[in-house]
Amino acid sequence: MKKISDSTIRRMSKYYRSLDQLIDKRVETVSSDTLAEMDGITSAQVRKDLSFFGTFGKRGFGYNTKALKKQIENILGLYRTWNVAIVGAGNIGRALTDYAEFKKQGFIIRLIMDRDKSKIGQQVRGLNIEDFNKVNDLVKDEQIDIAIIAVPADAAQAVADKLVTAGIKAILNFAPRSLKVPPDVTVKYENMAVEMEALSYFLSKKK
Amino acid sequence: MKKISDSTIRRMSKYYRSLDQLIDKRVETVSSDTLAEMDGITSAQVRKDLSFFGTFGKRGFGYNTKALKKQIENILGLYRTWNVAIVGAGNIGRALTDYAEFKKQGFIIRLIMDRDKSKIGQQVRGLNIEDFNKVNDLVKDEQIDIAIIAVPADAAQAVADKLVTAGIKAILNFAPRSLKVPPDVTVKYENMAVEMEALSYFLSKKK
DNA sequence: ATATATGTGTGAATTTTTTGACAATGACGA
DNA sequence: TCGTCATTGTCAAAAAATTCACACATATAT
Ligand SMILES: NC(=O)c1ccc[n+]([C@@H]2O[C@H](COP(=O)([O-])OP(=O)(O)OC[C@H]3O[C@@H](n4cnc5c(N)ncnc54)[C@H](O)[C@@H]3O)[C@@H](O)[C@H]2O)c1
Ligand SMILES: NC(=O)c1ccc[n+]([C@@H]2O[C@H](COP(=O)([O-])OP(=O)(O)OC[C@H]3O[C@@H](n4cnc5c(N)ncnc54)[C@H](O)[C@@H]3O)[C@@H](O)[C@H]2O)c1
Repeated sequence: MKKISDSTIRRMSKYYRSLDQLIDKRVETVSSDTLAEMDGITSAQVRKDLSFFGTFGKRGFGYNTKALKKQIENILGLYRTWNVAIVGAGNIGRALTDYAEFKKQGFIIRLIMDRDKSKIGQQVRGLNIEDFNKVNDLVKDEQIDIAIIAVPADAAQAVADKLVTAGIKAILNFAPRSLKVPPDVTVKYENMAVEMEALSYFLSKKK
Repeated sequence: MKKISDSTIRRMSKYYRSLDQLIDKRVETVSSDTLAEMDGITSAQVRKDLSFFGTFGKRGFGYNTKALKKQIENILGLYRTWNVAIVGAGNIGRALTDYAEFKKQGFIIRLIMDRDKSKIGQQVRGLNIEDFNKVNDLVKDEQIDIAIIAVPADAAQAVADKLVTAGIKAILNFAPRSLKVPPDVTVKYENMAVEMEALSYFLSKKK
């Protein structure tokens, strides 16, 4: 299969959510134009993105919302559930554990770990905070697919290394630090500081 | 000034954080190679990015870490503080209010608003939760520069509209929904679902 | 002083991404 | 059944982003 760009995947994920919205409103058919409108891009982009994976529309008609949603579900692997572990039971770690939407999307938080003795054993939304030292066993027992790093930046690389050793292949990192991982492991970033600073740039520029 | 791409700005923000790390370790000089290494990109990219804004290095020598940090500070507008308002005193809104790092970076949370009567008046880290209906006055009184949207997706566009009316020009949106705003307003997104689904795609592809 | 080594700054080349344009197709009404 | 209309799928063009590659500036050693 040809390599699909990251931007295309991101947009697929957005189409998926837009389709959900439409289906909620009982809309049965949608054009690339409408989909583009909803996501603030061009219709050519929508059609191009979809064309990497197949032909899902009918000419002169558009796309069936439910059918297209199902297709994207297959493409993105959302037809199944994924087991998620959170490392770091601080502010962000707890907020995420509490995030119900998450489960609805098929990402099930099975495990939350910390290294702080005073936190281990406490409950967060029915989950026991576990000892991160036992990460190898825990990841295996709970069959974790995806790990979320929510520890301070200084600890992030060390945590990532241990997750990789434990066999994790997919990481979402909330700490504002680039991680080095082997090529068969993917890391995505959620870096708020970057977005805030982009806003700062924008605001100072216009003066 | 020539239009600078968003990706360049994002990377500038990363260089800024990497420089911080180096300065912490008492490193006085850094090459584009090292900086690139730290952020997982190429050295040509680093030099190219910086070249959009000026010439900050010495040939054969590299960049002075402190001087370059200061330069980026000026470029991104981080030499000053920005007043931030949060809309939505739920899980994410509260976690953000509690996020100390934020203030250290010059983003000062002055205001947290909600529309839920039972929440208005409660305290979050010394801040009163205010009535979002009073957004116009509040934004003016507190001289808010940046608003963070942390309400359910369905409410996000309506909230954005009101923020725009109140004079806000920069928004960070945590709700998984594209926002329509006038051209003089910037919106950045923090969309976790997109990142998680990209990981899902990656995991299902390799099987 | 001079030579040498290092690493920047930058046009040019390359690659990637986005946009444009339109022939082809299917729905639908007469 | 045929004609009209809407909208896809895709090839080609344009634009944007990244990488290459090297002349040149500067630090340092001798
Ligand atoms: N709180 C926010 O709103 C927010 C927003 C954006 C980014 N972040 C980032 O997310 C990360 C976590 O932020 P937070 O506010 O939740 O921090 P926090 O201090 O509240 O929590 C961090 C947790 O990680 C644990 N920890 C530290 N080192 C560890 C290790 N080596 N192994 C296992 N656990 C360890 C700590 O015991 C603590 O419970 C930080 O990198 C922060 O920059 C936070
Ligand atoms: N919690 C998370 O970890 C998380 C992660 C990623 C994204 N998000 C997104 O962030 C947003 C907020 O999530 P949350 O978990 O904090 O939700 P939440 O339900 O805990 O909080 C939402 C808050 O917004 C308020 N609100 C609703 N409509 C409003 C309106 N029109 N005006 C003003 N206030 C209004 C509610 O009263 C509530 O206090 C959602 O869009 C969610 O998808 C949350």
